[in-house]
Amino acid sequence: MPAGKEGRAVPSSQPDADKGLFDLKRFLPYLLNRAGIRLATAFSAELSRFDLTLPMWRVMAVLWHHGEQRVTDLVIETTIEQSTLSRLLASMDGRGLVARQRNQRDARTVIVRLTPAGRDLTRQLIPLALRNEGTALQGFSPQEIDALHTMLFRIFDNAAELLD
Amino acid sequence: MPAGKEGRAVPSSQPDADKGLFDLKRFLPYLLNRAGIRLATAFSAELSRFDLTLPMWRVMAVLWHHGEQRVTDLVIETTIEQSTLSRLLASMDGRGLVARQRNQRDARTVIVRLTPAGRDLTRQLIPLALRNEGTALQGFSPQEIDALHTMLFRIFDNAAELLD
DNA sequence: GGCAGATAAATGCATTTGCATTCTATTCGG
DNA sequence: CCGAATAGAATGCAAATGCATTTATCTGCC
Repeated sequence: MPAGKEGRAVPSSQPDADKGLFDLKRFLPYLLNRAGIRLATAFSAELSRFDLTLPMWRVMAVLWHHGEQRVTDLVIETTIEQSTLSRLLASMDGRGLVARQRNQRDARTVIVRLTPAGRDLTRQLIPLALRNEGTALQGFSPQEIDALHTMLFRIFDNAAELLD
Repeated sequence: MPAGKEGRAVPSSQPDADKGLFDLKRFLPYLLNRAGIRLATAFSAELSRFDLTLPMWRVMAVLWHHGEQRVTDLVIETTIEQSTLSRLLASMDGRGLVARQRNQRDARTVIVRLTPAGRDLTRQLIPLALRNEGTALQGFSPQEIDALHTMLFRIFDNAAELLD
């Protein structure tokens, strides 16, 4: 390779025509992913001061909101894979954040709920979570926020048909 | 499930007052995350037929769009952690999808680019990616899509200040 | 020039993840 | 009712991940 070519910003091998097929800056999965990861990373850092991980917080937030749930319900609500969640719940149980209990009515299922300690911790975390969200939404009008919520719901619903 | 926990009577759940503090259904990080994960999961399934993972596709998409990049630039563009990306690039290099080359101007850095084979594969994948996006955005007007893009950019920018 | 400090990428290692499978319990068809 | 099929959760295991550190290079200052 000739000297002086290395490190140039744009390679000659990429015709402009190619690029036109696909504009990353207008590609929804990309925009969604990077916004989501950035928010997640920032909040993870805050959670680490409580010795918590983001998936733990997600479980706690869902249990706070919905009350006790079966593991399968939590899989759906948290978007965490089933085996991952099973182990996460075992560790959260070990730390006294949640309690697991076989369901009397259907002993295949396990009911998960926040312990009082878990609830207290969640109560502490909620203001931090809302502050994070507030920063992310700086400069948004209430109408914009509503519209955004609605669109994210629609995307979630639309994307359901992409699964199997 | 550890033995001895079944049937324990745990007083149930959630005073209504608690719930009011925090409405998950209007919590941006939650809505963002679940929409993103669902789209990602769906596209991962398509990619598996090409023996590719989603992070590989992200790298390919960024290189397609931006042309050759340093590893550090790819970290930023793909939101993939540096050590993870370093290993991912090694594996993509081994499979002939990308080429890595020490930068002549600054030998600390490594320039990454799509190989011709990587470019061909990317060209094949783009229509699939756009079809996925199209499904997710079914029923959206062009104005809504524009507004969504803009808001996701703003969130990404706003969230930057959360990362000290 | 030479060294202290900074920057880029790679690597060691423990943890997390996810697919495939297993184990237990329930439901359904005869 | 009984056995096969199904459903829910846990687990084995290999792969992916991320933090902390290392290795290599560069930059600025004297």
